[in-house]
Amino acid sequence: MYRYAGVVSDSDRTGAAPGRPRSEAARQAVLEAVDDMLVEIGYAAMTMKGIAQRAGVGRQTVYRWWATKAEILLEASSGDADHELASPPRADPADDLAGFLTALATFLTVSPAGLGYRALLGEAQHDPAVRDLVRDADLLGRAARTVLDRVRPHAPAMPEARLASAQLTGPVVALVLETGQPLPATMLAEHARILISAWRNDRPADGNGVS
Amino acid sequence: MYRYAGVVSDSDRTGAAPGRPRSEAARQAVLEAVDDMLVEIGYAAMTMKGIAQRAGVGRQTVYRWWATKAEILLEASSGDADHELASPPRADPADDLAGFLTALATFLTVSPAGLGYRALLGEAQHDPAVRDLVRDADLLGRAARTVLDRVRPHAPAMPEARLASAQLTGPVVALVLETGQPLPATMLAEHARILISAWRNDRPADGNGVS
DNA sequence: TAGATTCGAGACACCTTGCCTCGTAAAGGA
DNA sequence: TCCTTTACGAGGCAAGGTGTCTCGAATCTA
Repeated sequence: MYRYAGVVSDSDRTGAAPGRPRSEAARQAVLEAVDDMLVEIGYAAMTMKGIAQRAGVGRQTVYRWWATKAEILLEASSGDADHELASPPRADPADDLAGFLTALATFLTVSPAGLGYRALLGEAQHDPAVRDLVRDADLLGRAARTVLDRVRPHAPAMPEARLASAQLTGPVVALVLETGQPLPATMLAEHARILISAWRNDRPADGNGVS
Repeated sequence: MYRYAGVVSDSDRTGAAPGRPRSEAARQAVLEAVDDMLVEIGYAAMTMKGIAQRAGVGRQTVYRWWATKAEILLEASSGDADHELASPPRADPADDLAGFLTALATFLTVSPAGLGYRALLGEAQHDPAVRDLVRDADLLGRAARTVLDRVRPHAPAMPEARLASAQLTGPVVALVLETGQPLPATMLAEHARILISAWRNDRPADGNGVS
């Protein structure tokens, strides 16, 4: 069962495959077909059969390189994700976070790669293998960490990366998954402002608060 | 472990249905079968055919009352959700939030109803109809709002309910969806503490922060 | 009791899946 | 250059799910 891993770099391919692919054209055609079909007909209506037809490729060729729809989708999405989730640095930390959140919200609601990621995350709830795939790829986490590293100097109370990343992206991701709708820019900005306000001030929780 | 909670109220059914259900037994059998099968074989392996067999019911009977697997799942899960997500009030606001977050994490990773909700949220990424179903049910949002209302008096800077709810539950939901693993209690507690710290202090964002 | 409607059961056509086999075309090695 | 190797497109195949339809029987309502 030799096939490309998708997430793996090009150089990794040289190793195990008994026969190298004769043409990258077939692989590319499949990846492009998946990208297009995801937007046009949606994940549910997308079948291995349909993908092969749309790509002008034999069914067996698809099965040769990918075991499931999810694997194709991950390979088709992961490349674009890094690029689309990169937000330019801003001087003000809250603006920096807000910029990233805007890119994230656009990614999740507009971009084909983002639609692919959502479909993948959906499939991960049904199939443990896909869940591992998504967790290991960690598309959102890696992108978030880039921004968080920029902001950290201005936010002494920022928690460990895993929690900080979840606090930053979680609300946006969850809201989009639950509603499917884009989020208002003001809400994103306020979320960023509140997070920064919490991460700046390192006063530990005191026990009171009861009236 | 049977329940009758449907999102659809009893009275709703009177409208369109040409005849009321003769026995609730058939409906109950289906709901219980779905609950069991979700844990035993998972959502993906669950078929309408299998549900009917497991429930000892004709296939048409299933299709008569629910159009899709998702509808059955929502009805089977939503009843338990309210109960399982209810956390007892605590004197300290941070503890109150942490208690809710613990219940939420347990719900999402252990409870059959929580597994159902995750499967539903997954399906929502593939099927717009399910997305609307999940959004309208708003299981997590309603539960969160109960806690947030208790905490609000101690948190003058808490944002509007929608954002506050997302900030509270989003990180937990997203993390569970992406990894499938339970979250450490310390992380939940720290998340609660950080949120409270931000919501307590209503200092508006100042423009500085640049070194 | 009489009519209406749901019930379990199963047949049906249609579709997708994953594997298999063709004959063909294009790589790489000698 | 020739020849071996391997992927390639195409399509057949069994298995299984879907959603609709039809039956006779059970059961509720009037």
